[in-house]
Amino acid sequence: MSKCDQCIVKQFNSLKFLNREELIRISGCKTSKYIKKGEPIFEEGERINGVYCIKDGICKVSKMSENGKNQIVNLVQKGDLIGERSLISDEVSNLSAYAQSDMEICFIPREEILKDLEKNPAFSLDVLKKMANSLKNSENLIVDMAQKSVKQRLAETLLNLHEKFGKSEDGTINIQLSREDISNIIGTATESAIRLLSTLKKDKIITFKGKDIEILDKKALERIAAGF
Amino acid sequence: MSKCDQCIVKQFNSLKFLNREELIRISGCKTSKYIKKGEPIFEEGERINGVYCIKDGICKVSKMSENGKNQIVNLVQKGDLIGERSLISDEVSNLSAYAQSDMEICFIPREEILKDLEKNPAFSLDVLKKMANSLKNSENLIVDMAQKSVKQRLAETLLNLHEKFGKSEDGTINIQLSREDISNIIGTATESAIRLLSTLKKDKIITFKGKDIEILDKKALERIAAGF
DNA sequence: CGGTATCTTGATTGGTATCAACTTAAGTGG
DNA sequence: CCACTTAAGTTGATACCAATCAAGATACCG
Repeated sequence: MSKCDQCIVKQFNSLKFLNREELIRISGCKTSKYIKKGEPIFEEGERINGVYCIKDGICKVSKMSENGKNQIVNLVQKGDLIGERSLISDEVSNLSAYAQSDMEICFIPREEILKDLEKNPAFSLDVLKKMANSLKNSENLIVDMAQKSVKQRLAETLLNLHEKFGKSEDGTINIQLSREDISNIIGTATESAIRLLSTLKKDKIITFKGKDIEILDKKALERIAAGF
Repeated sequence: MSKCDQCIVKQFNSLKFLNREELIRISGCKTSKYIKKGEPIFEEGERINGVYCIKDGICKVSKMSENGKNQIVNLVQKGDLIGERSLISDEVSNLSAYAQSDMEICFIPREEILKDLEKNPAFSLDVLKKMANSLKNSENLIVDMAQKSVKQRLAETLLNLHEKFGKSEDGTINIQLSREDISNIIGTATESAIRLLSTLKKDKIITFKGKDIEILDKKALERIAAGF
């Protein structure tokens, strides 16, 4: 089993503020898991009892609305931690996490993280900073959801995905999402998202390669996202 | 000037985790302010350089969307802290705060709070918990905004306001909000909110006393909020 | 008492959801 | 490898919800 203190992935999250000794302790009690595409890491209402550090792959973090529709609130990737929120509030998870690609993750039990939160101020301050940043993003998303049209949100989502996941050699956005996934991000019916995607394609603002999407005219998308 | 260590208000927020010595230090550098209804405490893009502790009154925390519409993301009252997020991320504020009633607030400068965040783990852990809770609320709000109809959101908002601010002697919800404010909470046009309120009144689910709203049939509101 | 902000209702338009039919792609097992 | 099954994607038609525009009513304030 690999050692946390040698793990490159931790450079991208708060764990980098732990010292060598703390990392070795965590190494001793962490467990590694491989999750297949589509499978859950955890689900709403589940008690997580720790945090997951994503070593490889992408996962979608979502929540079921009372209407029975799924809303994706975040997409997380290599280096990110998930499950911190529930751990800190000591509550069951209010969110679900499903593997969007095959994944490799490490599970670190609750007590170990709490120990470090209490004793290592640099670590807990960084966790706090990350949380503050998540909060800012969420607040922005609330405003977008409440005030922007589906078309604006789609344009913005495409830009965000491009920003976050980059593009692969063929120029397409480097994440595999179904039309339904995209709808669940922008919070709309699948058919609506499909229809808007096809008009964007007609206007040569985007194009499809297989099911992947390539952005042809970024400026145009930005204009649409801002409301023409 | 009043002393923080004797202030009752701090019982409701993270400041209660500071010890007597820390509170006396903060007392020495805090400043008290009175804000009139409608006036800003701070605005989007402003550098806040500290946190505000609300001693009395209610304030609305809002954000302007690119469409030029205002979205209220939170209503905070006596005992709450505002401005923590920007302080922790060391960024200008992404939100504005306007007094919804006459207010009395205390301003505590950035450096003092940071000192305590670094040295008092109980304090910083509680700040972290509060932030985690805000994040959960925001995530829930995203889902509601994305998936629920305006009618559902209105019903839910009325229930939330009733829950949070209670009712005054005449039975009405104990917060003064204009129709426009309500619209800015649920993210809709003012006329739409007005229309829906009037149908709720016709159905004897709510009633108006002046501009204040009284909930007559809570169960019915809950059914509407859940989608009939 | 006029003037202004807020509230209310009506008519119209447009954006999205929904329902239904069909096409294409992706397995799966004989 | 083909026939079958199922999932995913696409397009059209329709209905409904909510935004917008317009006009009037009511409350508020100097």
